[in-house]
Amino acid sequence: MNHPQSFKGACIVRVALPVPLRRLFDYRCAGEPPAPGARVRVPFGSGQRVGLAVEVTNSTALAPAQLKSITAILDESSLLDAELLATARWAANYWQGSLGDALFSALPAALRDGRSLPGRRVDGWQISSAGSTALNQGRAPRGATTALLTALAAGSLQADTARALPPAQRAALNRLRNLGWIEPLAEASTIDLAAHGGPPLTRAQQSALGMLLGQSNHFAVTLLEGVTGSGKTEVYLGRMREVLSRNRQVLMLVPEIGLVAQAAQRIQERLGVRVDILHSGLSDGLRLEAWLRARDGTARVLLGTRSAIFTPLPRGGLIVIDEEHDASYKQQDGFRYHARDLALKRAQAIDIPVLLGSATPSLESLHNVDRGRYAHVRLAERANARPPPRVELIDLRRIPARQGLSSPLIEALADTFAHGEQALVFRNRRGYAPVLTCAQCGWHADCPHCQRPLTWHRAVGRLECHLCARLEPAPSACPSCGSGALQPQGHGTERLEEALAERFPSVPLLRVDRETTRTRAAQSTLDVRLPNYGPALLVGTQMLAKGHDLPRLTLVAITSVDEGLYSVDFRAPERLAQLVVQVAGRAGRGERPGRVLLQTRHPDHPLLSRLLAGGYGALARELMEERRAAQLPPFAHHVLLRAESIREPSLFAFLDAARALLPSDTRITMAGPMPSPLPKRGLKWRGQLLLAASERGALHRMLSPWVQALEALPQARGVHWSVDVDPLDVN
DNA sequence: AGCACGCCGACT
DNA sequence: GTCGGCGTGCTC
Repeated sequence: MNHPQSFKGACIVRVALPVPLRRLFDYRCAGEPPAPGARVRVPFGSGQRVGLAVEVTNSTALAPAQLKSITAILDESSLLDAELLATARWAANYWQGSLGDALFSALPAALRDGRSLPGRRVDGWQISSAGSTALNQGRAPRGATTALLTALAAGSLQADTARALPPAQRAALNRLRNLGWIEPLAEASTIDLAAHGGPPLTRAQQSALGMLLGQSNHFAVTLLEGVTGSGKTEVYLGRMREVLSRNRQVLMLVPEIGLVAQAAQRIQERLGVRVDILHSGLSDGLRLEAWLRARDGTARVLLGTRSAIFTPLPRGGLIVIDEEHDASYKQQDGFRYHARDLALKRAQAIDIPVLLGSATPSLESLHNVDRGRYAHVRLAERANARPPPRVELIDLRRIPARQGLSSPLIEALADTFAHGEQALVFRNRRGYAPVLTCAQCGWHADCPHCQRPLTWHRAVGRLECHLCARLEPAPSACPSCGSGALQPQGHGTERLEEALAERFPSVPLLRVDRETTRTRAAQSTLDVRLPNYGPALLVGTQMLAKGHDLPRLTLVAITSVDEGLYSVDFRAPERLAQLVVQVAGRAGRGERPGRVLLQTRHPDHPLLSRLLAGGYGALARELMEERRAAQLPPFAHHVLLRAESIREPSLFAFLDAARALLPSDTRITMAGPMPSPLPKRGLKWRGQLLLAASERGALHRMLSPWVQALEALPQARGVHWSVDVDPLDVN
């Protein structure tokens, strides 16, 4: 029993801490060492922190005097299973984050501060498949254990019965639990997988579902490309029903919190199964509950946003990523992981299928289809057999707009309301006006730090910088010449709301943007009241583009698409096309056909003409060829080093030093150091260095050593920097 | 990321 | 005379 290497006092525990430092911290451990994956409390800096034990060894590079001892071991066994531990390690390495950040992303907030793991109240016990196998093969030990296992094979054991068992049998139950031969009782009583209403599947849906059900249950990726309104959700539900019937768990991600409730309700109603929800808007207690239910296999369907990709799936059967193209799956600060890409890795590790759904798939996913890595299943028609919404351009060069609204647009709105229908006016700019100028002297309100125009928020009487969030009172007269001739230029949602309310005083109007949705009221009005309401007008930003199902909405107007047409970002055309198609897809989801109006000063722009002529699919093909020709993602892989500093020279000294540290490798090309597209934000100057390679391996092999070296760079003091692997934007 | 230490402005 | 501003340096 006594292994010579396990004598007391010799062990060193390597601990991952939730700090953005890409290294582990070694601690001495006097007694029994913690299990890898267990939490430990350790002295760190001036205080105590909770970390995760990663490894127990007997050597360290540190001098004995530098070592401190673990204060306490907080868990008897690992909080995370082997799959999640390995996945977190992979993720930290791939996205160049700290292992501590990655591992702590996989823990619910309630467990990050050292509170004890609550014992899960289990309804009862049932035999597991491993237990059945053991029993059939006669591998179970003689005596009470086998007797109990045999009894469990015949029928499950309720928790209150288990508690009343004599001690010998309770010990047998514990042995069986530790062997994994029994598992918590699935909530079979609450599951009713028979179809619950719902529309009959269209032929396209049937055939898509048939293809999915025909796949093996092993790792495979399928891109489900369905035009908006084609009923992708029905296909998800059909696929999920089959997985649930095999007593496996489903994890489904949606891009944002606002879409969770609708999805949960639909799954619950249609599959008759409880849906456990995980997102950052929930209380720590509720998230912990869902996480625990996922971890012990009780939860059947897990639904959440980006962070839910770290949910344990001991009985995982399927991962669904809805709206897979959506940029919110990429974390934009701190640990910059991509939930869709991590989903693929997890599914591979668990060996289960992944379903990626979108009306406007990312070029990355389409490229994987082209390379034969993903299966491609299409839903080309709307489920209600209605024609797709008619898209028309309004040429603002010929047809003048008043208050940002052309007369054909106003007429279309009036016509919509006259039919008792609803309309959506989309504008991707909040506030009253994006620019405020003086008609006398030409002065314009700029952010003194960012050197960009301030947005006028008229109702609150303030100027706001949308880059650095700086606020200042709006002047009533020109600060330069004193004249009262200040004029707003351009139109934000606030100004459109004003103009539309004036033009249509009797139509209920709801503005939806970050300002108005600070209260939850607007969101719930949108999802709960509006669907069954009469004529109504929605005015808003991006927030309106996603998901909402408003059957009485028949007109969508985008007041200008022009900003997206001439952006320096190579992904801007893809994003603009996705946005237009998604917003347009809000129209005509009910009985009446939809209509979409786009105002533009560039009606002949090739992006618009291609999109109108061939739809998203055809445009995506052309964008793909442009990316191939220019050797841009998905035909190349990017890593972006971003840096900012109050002192501009320090910034470029750092970036130059970072560039000099790169090994010379002809397969890697570099752009920069250069100023960021927005070179100043607040008090800080921003710059970047872009690395590109056509072969991912070449780039990733040098990445870890390079980032390690950056951490030690003397030029890094006074500079904030971050590494973004597969960046989604170059700002 | 925290958090302490460390030197320069407006308060009892 | 102090309270406190955030610059920079470190965390096993």
